[in-house]
Amino acid sequence: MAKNLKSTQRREREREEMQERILSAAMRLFISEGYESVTIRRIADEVEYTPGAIYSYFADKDEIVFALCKKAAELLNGLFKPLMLVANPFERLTAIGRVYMQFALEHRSYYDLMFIMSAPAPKMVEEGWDEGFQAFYMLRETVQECMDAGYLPKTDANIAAFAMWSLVHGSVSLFIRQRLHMIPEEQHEVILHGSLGFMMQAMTRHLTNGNGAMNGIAVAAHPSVEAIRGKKKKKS
Amino acid sequence: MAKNLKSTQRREREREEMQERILSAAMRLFISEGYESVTIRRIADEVEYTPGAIYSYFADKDEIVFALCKKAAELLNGLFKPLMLVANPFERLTAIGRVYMQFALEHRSYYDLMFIMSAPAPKMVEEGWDEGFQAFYMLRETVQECMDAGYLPKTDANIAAFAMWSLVHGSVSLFIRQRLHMIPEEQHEVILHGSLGFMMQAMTRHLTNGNGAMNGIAVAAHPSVEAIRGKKKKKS
DNA sequence: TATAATTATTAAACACTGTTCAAAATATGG
DNA sequence: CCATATTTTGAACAGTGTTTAATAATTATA
Repeated sequence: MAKNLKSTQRREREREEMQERILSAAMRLFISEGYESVTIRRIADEVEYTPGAIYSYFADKDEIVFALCKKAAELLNGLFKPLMLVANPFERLTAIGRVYMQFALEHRSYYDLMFIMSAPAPKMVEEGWDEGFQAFYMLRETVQECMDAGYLPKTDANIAAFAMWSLVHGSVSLFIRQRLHMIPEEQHEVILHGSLGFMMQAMTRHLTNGNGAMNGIAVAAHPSVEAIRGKKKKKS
Repeated sequence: MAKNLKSTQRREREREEMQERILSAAMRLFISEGYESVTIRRIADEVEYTPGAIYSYFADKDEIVFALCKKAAELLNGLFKPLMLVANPFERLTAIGRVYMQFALEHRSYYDLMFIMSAPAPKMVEEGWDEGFQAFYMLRETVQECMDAGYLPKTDANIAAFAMWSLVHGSVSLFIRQRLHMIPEEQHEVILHGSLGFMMQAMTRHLTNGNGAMNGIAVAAHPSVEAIRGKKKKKS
């Protein structure tokens, strides 16, 4: 009954490798042919298995979709992490907004998966999913710092952060789901960035001098990310 | 060849009646059992026809879904129309925000259909869909009036209106698609309304006196809709 | 190494989808 | 009544996710 330890370890490792192969295949299909091509049978073809075999590695399709979701979240978090090194909280805030929107527009399918599609939602609720909201925590932290430093009026940072997230999410998801017919197509990108700029300006108008400049930082513009926190903190 | 005119008219009328019956059945299923229950076969059962017969009234399922979408839009537009009678543009603006959010939360499936689901999008693009965006036009018009009257700082009304729409759409769609796990459930409604209030306050801070009051109107609060435009315009 | 016990994989089915199409039923016009 | 349109059916097609008994492969034991 005690079984060979080495072989069980190896078998477990092989199981995980197989899970990885399945996920890679799913991801490959997702990237190259879109979500509707991510079917159990297509995945099975890709890994040269039978459809039924997939189910000894994943309970159901939603589990696979959720796993793809996690991979997408890793990508986004990877883009956000370096932003946290920006010393000035307001600069960081504008960078966060810019990077988030850029991510959504460059990886529309990922964004759809993470924040719009209904398929992975149940799994997100069942098992928690903190990784998926690291970005929000970074945003909230930055908003709080902006308030502390006087860049933003002092209110509930949670609500302010959520409002900002909502605005960017709202605009990009209306775009992704093709609900912008009342606006000429060539203006789409302009208006997406414009709406974020509008909010940044609205939030900071109490501090600006009318030229859209404050404390030497161009409000709602694209500041160069130069001031770095951490090791170089004392240098600057 | 000249055919009986009366009977062709009647036949056409009967066709439309049948289309209505199909849509009603689809709507009934949609309301009571959700979108996933709106299948051709279930609809056919409901109207006591064969699945194939549906296709002599609608080209494909998306055409039915889009038709449901239009019905939902009529409901929303019906809620918005009376708001346009509110004389004060800023009162009207806050009312629009409140009513829009209330609609989204009370009729989540309708909202999903109109602004989140991908199914009806292709048809929306093919044939135009002005009715679906009347609400936006009303919003934009109101924002413009607010700017003209000095309630809002003068900028591009199109962008400002889109920013406001994005914020509300973003928050309610994150809620509808269950992407708010990082916020305790009992705070959801509070934070949804809070984010809208935050933006209204941000947009009007340049005019307020710190008490959140301006020109006798409580900013970002829920003003009573009393001042009515139109016939009663000269009365007030 | 041969045999027993696990585990992995397959093949086939099930219950669904949306959709098409020839044939049958029905209604209309002469 | 008969020929012509039109409507409706029934059956099929090509998919979907998922389950399950049987088979193949692997591992553990004697």
